[in-house]
Amino acid sequence: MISEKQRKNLFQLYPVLPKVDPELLTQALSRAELVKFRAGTPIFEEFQPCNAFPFILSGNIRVYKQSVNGRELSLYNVTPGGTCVVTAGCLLGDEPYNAFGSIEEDSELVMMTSTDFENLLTSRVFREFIFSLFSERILGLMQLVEEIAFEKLDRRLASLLLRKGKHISISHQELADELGTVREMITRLLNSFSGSGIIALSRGQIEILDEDALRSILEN
Amino acid sequence: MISEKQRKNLFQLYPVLPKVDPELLTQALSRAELVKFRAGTPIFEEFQPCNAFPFILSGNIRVYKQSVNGRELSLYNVTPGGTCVVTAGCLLGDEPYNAFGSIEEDSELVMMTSTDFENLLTSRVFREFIFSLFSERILGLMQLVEEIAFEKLDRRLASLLLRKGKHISISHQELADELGTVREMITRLLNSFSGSGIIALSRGQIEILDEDALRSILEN
DNA sequence: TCCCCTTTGTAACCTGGGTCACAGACTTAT
DNA sequence: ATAAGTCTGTGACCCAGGTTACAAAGGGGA
Repeated sequence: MISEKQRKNLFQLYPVLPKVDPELLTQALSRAELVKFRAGTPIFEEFQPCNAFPFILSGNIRVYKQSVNGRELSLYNVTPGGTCVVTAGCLLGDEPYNAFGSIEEDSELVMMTSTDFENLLTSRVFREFIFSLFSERILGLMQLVEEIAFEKLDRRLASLLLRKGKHISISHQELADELGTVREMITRLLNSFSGSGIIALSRGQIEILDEDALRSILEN
Repeated sequence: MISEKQRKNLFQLYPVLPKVDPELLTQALSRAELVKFRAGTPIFEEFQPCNAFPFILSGNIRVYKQSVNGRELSLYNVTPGGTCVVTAGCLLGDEPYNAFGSIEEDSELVMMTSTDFENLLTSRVFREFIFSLFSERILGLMQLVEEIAFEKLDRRLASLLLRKGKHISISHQELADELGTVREMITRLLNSFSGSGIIALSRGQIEILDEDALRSILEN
């Protein structure tokens, strides 16, 4: 059961929810629970069966793959208002997870039981909402495949930095884990960028000095 | 308008169709057209808007990405009974294609207009059908990302050969295009496999002699 | 049969990026 | 202030896989 305040918050972030059949909704929410997680907490693993569906009130879930030698590669992030498409896919296909998920920033999730989630799907608006997220995710994953297969690391890194804004708090290892590479490569590339005056580096911090130069790396 | 025979064929391959609201269905099918394509025909391109949705009666559509230097990489194939998830994603998200599609084997498609497709989605069973295909595709793409990022080419090739059966009619270039690599790499790897007696090669043909050995490459 | 086109074989070479093995520099807890 | 842990910097090395540039088969049509 969640509080009235949390419910309001939820409705604001997921405006589709108040539009579903009120009976279904009341049922589903009555069994839902608010759970808080601290950054770094793993929340699901490959091959593990899914049994709950999260709505994100705050924070951020990172969904990623892991290689045998410990490298990681982000598939996508789930932010407030979004949903974890792997979870939905697993629930609908009744398959175990095929990726890892962990909390990136301290997060508050409303966990809904899988049966309640499936019940919600009988509502038209809710289904459409999930559909649009699926479409988005499929296009995103196709894009990711292309980047990994065809783009060189410097361009991928440049594009990642641009997406993260001018003021970035992150370690080299975390950048590596996002791109599926190793820390040393990131250090090297960042130093080469900083050598050309494109960025300024300090421990755990990256400052973008010349956004245009960074963008021009993308065009080769 | 499609013939009665085609309609029967369609219903057999897509048993969900006769279950949708008959009014919607009749409307949609009355405007649908059967189109035949010969192998090799391109049917959509990156950045092109979507305007029709295909059901596959026979044949096979290959959906792939292309790199600037002409390399290709298959994302997935659409077979009879399946649907082109990019197309659905593009229609629903109202975005242009972000991949290429071409006919791999001579095919017969029933093309439905995009508005009719969207109307069909108001039907519960049809939406669920599309949902399950979406889920499947998302999981498949996530798997693909992992393979490209973390697996070496010999394993990826071995796994591809195993998926294609004992008797394969295909050129080295086509295998390369499926895996996102170049012809020479495939030739090299195939020759090394054939050197160990795992496969037998002839022009346009690959015969798997030792399936177990091939499988053991997957485990390293 | 001859010609042309497609497919395959191969060798030399290059390069991006991963691996290893450190050494410093910063931070934070004690 | 010291110690311990976390980040960052770096150089040497290695290797998978892409590039280039041919040669030579095989096969099909005229």
